Amino acid sequence: MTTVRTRFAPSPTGLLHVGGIRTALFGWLLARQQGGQFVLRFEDTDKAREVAGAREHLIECLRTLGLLYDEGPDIGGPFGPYTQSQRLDHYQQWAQKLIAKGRAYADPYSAEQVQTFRDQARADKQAFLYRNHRPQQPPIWDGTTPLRFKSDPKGYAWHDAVMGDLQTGPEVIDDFILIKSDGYPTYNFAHIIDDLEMEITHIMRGQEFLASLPNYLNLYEALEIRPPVLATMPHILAENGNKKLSKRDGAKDVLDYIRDGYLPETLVNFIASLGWNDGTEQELFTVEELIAKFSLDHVQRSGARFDEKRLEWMNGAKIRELPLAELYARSQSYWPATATAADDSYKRQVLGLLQERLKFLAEIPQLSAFFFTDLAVSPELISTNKQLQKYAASELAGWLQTSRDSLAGSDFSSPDLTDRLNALLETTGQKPGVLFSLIRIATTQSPASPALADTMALLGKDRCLARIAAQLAAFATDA
RNA sequence: GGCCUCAUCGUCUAUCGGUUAGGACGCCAGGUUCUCAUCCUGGCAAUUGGAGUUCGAUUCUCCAUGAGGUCACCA
Repeated sequence: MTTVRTRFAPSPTGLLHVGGIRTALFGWLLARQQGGQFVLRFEDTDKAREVAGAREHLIECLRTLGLLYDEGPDIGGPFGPYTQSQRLDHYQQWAQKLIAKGRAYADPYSAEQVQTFRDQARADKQAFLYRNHRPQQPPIWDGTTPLRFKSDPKGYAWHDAVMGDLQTGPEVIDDFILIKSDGYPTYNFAHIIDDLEMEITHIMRGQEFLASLPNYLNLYEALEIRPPVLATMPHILAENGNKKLSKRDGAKDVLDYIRDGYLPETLVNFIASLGWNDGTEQELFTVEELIAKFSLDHVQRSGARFDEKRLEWMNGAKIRELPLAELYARSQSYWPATATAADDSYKRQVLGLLQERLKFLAEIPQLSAFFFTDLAVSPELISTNKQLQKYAASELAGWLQTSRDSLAGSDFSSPDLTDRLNALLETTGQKPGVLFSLIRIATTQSPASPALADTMALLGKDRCLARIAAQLAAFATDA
């Protein structure tokens, strides 16, 4: 019994978005579940498309989500190097083996000539097959032209761990390029060599590779190696349209979500449940549960749409599950500038009141503003309030004055405030909707807040009375 | 155009021949002596279409339709 070894093999050509990370997540889950290894490998064979900083970004995404790899470019491992551009000698060796076997040959055509063939095929409404133009007597390969695989066209029937049993005819098999004229291997060649040498047991990848799979099977045969378990993942579709989720369509990358205050465990849970379920009605999973329950045969075969609303809901649910101390520790970088002077104990209590209404941590500044600074009196809060807009300023001022007089005698503990607020309903003869809205607006200058007594208790007596005074002054000028 | 894949509420999904087709998000309504939110209750909402197999099809087969992928010296 061999140990399970999975890999995530991105090319450093851009930022990693949620669609791309799912392949990594599933590979990681499987490796962890089976007690195997998860490998990171950079497929940097296209130097033209390489984006500076992409490697660091990919590593940061994996680390942030907790998808720690056991072997990789920056940490090494027994099968290194883990960067394809540093493995050119490996590909060269295997290429020579294929040449020796008569299964690889130099491409004698110029790019323009090949393009002509391609255009012709298109004009004939046919799929382009290079092998239809396979040269009779190709020149010796000197490394300055592409090296092509000499395919052996035949039909295949194979099993995909996600898609099930698949089959194709010989018409999809072609002489693809193994090594480009710049000396770098193509993905098609390099990944097969690397997965073999790194002893990868399960290959997970997006369905865009499904069409080339028969070609890989053909190459596996030529190399006389047994293919790993193949698992094809459906695409994650963008919110609008049916296109594959991509950066161009405004898809946020993983770190964007982290910056907005989505918890890593939310992202992991959400991405896992986009296209996978355990067969039950469970929606929320801890990472440990995912590791225990994940299985390739429960991966959905159809594409899933990314639903931000659902992600928000899930993040809110995860935030509420967190112990306050843990949530507070994670909230550090989200507090508004006005909170820097506040002490930890106070901020922690504020967070306690906010916890049940946060959807993501970046909402903290907006929801907590009035806890840290005195907001200016806003007449619109009253004029747009359904309960209050029908009363004259003098009436409101009267009730607020009565309230102030009572509150001035309070110790501002939450229970005492509750008692006094309830008593004030009697004294003023107003409904809670009216009186409490009035006091809330006076003390917070915000349209919404946590429960009134709790909010006032935390704000403290001095601050609340001062704010009520400011509101009364505004009423006076108004009248 | 060739080849391949897919198809259940608006969205994510359960069902592996027999269910009043279930759950979740969102939405709507109500409740939790105030707002926003949480929580609770209820409501709206789906098996793409047509044949066939079967006592019985969401489920199996075929066709159609729709969607996606692929046909690069990109991965």
